[in-house]
Amino acid sequence: MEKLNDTFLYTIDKCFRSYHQFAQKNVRKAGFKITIDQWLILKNVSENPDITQNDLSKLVFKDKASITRIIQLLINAGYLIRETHPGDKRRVNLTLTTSGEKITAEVEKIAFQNRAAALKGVNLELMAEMKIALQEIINNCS
Amino acid sequence: MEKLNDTFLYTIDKCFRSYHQFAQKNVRKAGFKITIDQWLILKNVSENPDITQNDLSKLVFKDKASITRIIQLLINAGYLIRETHPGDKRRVNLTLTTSGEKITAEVEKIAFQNRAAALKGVNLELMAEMKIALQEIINNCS
DNA sequence: AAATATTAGTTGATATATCAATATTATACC
DNA sequence: GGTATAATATTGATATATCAACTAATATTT
Repeated sequence: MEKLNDTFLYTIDKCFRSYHQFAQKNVRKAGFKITIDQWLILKNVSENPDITQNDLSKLVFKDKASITRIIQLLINAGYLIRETHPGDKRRVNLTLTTSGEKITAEVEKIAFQNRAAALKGVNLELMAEMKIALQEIINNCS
Repeated sequence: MEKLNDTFLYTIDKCFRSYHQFAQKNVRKAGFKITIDQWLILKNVSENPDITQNDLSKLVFKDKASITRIIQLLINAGYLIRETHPGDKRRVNLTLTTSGEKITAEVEKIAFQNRAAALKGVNLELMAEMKIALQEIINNCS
């Protein structure tokens, strides 16, 4: 029987965890008290100002319950404002505060460096092919 | 500025989550009340009977605190036995119970099907190249 | 318009992730 | 042999993941 840690999906798992830890460590080392997951939400809200929590959850591939909780922490930290949508009272309007915008931009720089460091030496063409293959796997799982 | 969900590492994240959810769903649908993470521990213990929790944590790339807690749940469920190692009282000896061995083997079949379904249509050579590239990323992050 | 279905978001329960601090035992050094 | 150091595992605190059940609001149907 094939050993578990020889499998391809095991390597993906490991790669993802490995990068996540690396990225989180660098953000912390730079003095920011924010998690990668929290930053990811801020970043996506700033990229898509009218987004709902539901769509946000699809975008980052997390459960909507997780989104609710991460957003609550971001509000507590003063990075995000939540208001009910005027046109649809079920929805919420999410807006970055000034300090939210500030930290988003600052951590963005670190995120950029993290990605560059993580992908150093990996062939660009291969990366493009890999993206397609990964997308195929995602489709297979949906 | 590059949109976040265009990045390669974002796709890896998504692929991993997507597969994990898919795999967990199939295990549950088959009637097993065990999580993928718990099964992963059982499987690795059965593959490496003398392993320590520390090495286990490196193998599955999780924190040793997580390992302690997952193992506690597996003991509660009657799948695993934990004893102190006779030669080194700091260490623990982990042994699968009969029902632990049974569920490990049964879920293994589903895991095998899951992997096959997830990787359907993905070129084998590309997969080999990808494994090398992913390993490179892992190294970059270490 | 009333009944029904759908959608957006929250909450409870449980599992996992991570860091930091701790207890216990083993090993290295002197 | 005793002391400092290292290794193994646990625990506390907090963040995240997921399902299921729920509330409230909107959309659809009849």
